[in-house]
Amino acid sequence: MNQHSPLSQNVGTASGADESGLPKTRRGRETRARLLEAAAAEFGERGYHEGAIAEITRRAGVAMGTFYVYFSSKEEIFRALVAHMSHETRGYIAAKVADAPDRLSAERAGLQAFLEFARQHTNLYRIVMESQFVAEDAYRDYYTGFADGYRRNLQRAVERGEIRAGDAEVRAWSLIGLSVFLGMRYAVWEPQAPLGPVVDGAFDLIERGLMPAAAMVPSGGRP
Amino acid sequence: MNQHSPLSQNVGTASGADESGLPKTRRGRETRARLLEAAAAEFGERGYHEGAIAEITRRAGVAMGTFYVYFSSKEEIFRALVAHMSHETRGYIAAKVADAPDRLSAERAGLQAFLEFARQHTNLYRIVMESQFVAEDAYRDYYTGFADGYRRNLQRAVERGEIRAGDAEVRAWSLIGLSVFLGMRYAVWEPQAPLGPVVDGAFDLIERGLMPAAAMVPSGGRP
Amino acid sequence: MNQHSPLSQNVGTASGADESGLPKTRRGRETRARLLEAAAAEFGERGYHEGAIAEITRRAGVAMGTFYVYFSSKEEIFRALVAHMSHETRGYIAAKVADAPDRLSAERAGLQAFLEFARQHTNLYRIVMESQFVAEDAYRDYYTGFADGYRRNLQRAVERGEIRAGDAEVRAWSLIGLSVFLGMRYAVWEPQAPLGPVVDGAFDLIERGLMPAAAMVPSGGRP
Amino acid sequence: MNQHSPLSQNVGTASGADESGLPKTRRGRETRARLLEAAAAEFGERGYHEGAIAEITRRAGVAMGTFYVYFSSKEEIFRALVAHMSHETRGYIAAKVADAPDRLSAERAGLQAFLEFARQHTNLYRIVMESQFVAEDAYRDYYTGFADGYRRNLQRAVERGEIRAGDAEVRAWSLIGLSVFLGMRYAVWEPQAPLGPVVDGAFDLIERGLMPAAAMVPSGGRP
DNA sequence: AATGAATGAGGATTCATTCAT
DNA sequence: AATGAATGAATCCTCATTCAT
Repeated sequence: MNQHSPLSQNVGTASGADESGLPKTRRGRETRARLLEAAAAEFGERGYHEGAIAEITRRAGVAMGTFYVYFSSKEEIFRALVAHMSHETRGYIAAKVADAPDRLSAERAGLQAFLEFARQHTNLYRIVMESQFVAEDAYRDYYTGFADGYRRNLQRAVERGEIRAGDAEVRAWSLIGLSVFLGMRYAVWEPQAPLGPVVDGAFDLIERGLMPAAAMVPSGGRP
Repeated sequence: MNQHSPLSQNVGTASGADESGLPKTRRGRETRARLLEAAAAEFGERGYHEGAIAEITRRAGVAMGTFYVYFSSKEEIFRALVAHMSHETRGYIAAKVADAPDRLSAERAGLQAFLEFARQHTNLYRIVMESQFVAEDAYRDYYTGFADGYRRNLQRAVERGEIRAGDAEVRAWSLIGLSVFLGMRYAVWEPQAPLGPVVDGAFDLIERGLMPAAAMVPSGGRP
Repeated sequence: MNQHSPLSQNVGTASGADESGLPKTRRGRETRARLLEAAAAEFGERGYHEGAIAEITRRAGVAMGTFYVYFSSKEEIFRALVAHMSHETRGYIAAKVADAPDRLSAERAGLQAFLEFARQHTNLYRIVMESQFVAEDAYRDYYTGFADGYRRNLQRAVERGEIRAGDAEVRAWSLIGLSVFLGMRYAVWEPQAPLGPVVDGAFDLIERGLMPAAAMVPSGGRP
Repeated sequence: MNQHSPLSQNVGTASGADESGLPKTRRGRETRARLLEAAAAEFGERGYHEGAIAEITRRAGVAMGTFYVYFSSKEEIFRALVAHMSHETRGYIAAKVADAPDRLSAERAGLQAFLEFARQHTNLYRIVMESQFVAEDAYRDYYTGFADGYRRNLQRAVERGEIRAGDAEVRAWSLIGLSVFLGMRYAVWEPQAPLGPVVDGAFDLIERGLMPAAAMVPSGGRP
């Protein structure tokens, strides 16, 4: 993973070590973190079904049984991972967008940040996508969390006059979908190509839409 | 599935009764079609990994061994399904968009058609999405096919002055992603809510973007 | 097992082969019977928990997976075994008792038959006993089935004046317990010692009780 | 357990804190007792195989490792429990039978005491029964101990003319089996029903047997 | 073309026990 | 005396695929 939010933080429902889900000792916390890290690599590379617990523990350098001290099942660690990643991704983007002067700048910065992040965390992309078929509720939570925040930001921007009025919820999901597919196409499938043109092209679409200027009525809206 | 393009047609790389891929007899063709239909239901409801061949044959009313007369593996029938669905979806949308007067009208009609179709074929949505983790090349082919056609249409529209100039490839993937996520959110997850507002909201975004009219410079316009 | 009621009869709820639980073909029925026979040996010798499915299939000469064509779990075959054995035991005893002229003769013959049977089917004894801790309802059914029949016989005997009046239910359970423990002690634990004296001693107790004749009032009952 | 003979007493082959088998300190003795009590509950409710050390320590409020300070294995604590219970049961019955004027009264009182005790210690019943499959020697010892005492009492009673002559060993095992099954049926399975009729019915059988008075020959009596 | 019994590799999970602190 | 993290052998069960009719 990375350094922003260490895996030693608690995410998901661990078992074994203690009722609250958190290991009691430092050693325990470290082992749990190593397992999550190993699971991210394993599931990212092999996928959920091909991924094996035995391989996760091997990567983490612990015995098979140790896995079940911290997670009650393969699915549980997978869920913990998705929740963790949601936290990660949102944190990363939020930080990058923090000092954008207005919504449109934020859109651009956010899109760029997302694509960068996706490129650096290919495993994350795969795991989140696959969660749809492994733990659908975790997947929904992941994107619903995003969409809710996004929607609020768009609403506020409308109120401030930074963007045109419009259905914030639909816009949020539209822009998330747009970003995810660009991430898939240009960050995951073609990780070498420059992202600049992609961000430019997509931002142009987001900012101005497809309609030619000639067709535009200065006051907005059709006559 | 549905009535538009019966599964008894050959799609994908089916093997079995005959070299060309299609069973010779009517009976054979019907059995194959029943298996595909059963597989669509099974994979749509249970997913690829949870879905079982035994259950597919049970649904189709044939013995287990019969499956392998028509398909050489679980993956093969899944691929056949994805290919079939690609064909279906594109056909449906193409028909709905056929007589749109210009690109923007086509965008609106296409989005609407896609969401309608998704709502009526929830299984299809799931199967296509999951193909990403089962037969990645089929998944890529599916969306690349879409994107290529889309890109050409957008390019032509630019040439005709129906839409603003811009990166057609990036736009195509952006708009596909946007549609897919709206389909997931409003057709699959919430199949009851009215689609009208969703189409309106999304089309407004596609047509005009987020930028307020006040801020608009008559792009490349009069001096 | 033995020849009285072949294991190819259906007992318990098989899965796999068909919804009713019965294999469709002769070959299937034979395999299922071989598995039950192997399970009786394995569980009888090693006990339920030590007994291994792999060993059962090895004894039966089939592959591991074949087990699950006929039984859905280790517990299920165990239950099937208990049910089968109930049938077996009752059949054996019923046959031996069939032509006893009256209830007391039947008691003697039944006790003798039970002890003989227990000695020849040590595995059965263990399996039935252990079912108490593996499938308690199967165990209860086993003995409740016995007790119900026994009770009816005792009642009828009272009506006919063959035995003294008394609580048939309590007597049935008392006599079953008496027999089971004698079986354990003299058939299972000490399989070589002659059974004659045991039957004599126990029957004397059953027939006449402990009370000395001197204390007896001719008409029965205490004054 | 109960208050008659606290588990903090040493019974069985406990090891741990000290060579003699008993912890030296008061704290140690208390912990050991808590573990035994927890084990009785756990094994009684879940059975030996389903019962888990982790759950025993949880119930006892100590850490897993602490278990092995007092007992060297799961089986050992189980054996300790069986031994303890043997002591308990015999003590209870002996006390209740102590002032019976003759053997037949003692039989009645003993049966009654046993059923009462079984009803109050359902866990005990289960644990003793299951020991057959966990620690067969402990089980044999348990019942052989009973049977030996019982046999001696019966022999003495015969000598005193309190009961008819007869094979004391066979009678002892018969009466134990009778009691155990009545305990199972009327104390464990149906703990609400009144015990009076059960005791009456069984004692009537024990005292006088099944044979009608009419059929009685003044056994060896006057010519 | 169809059947259904048989296969067996593969993997998740359990839990008594050990050990370093 | 007590802790709780770590161990890893042991096994049930699944299910896509094959094969003999």
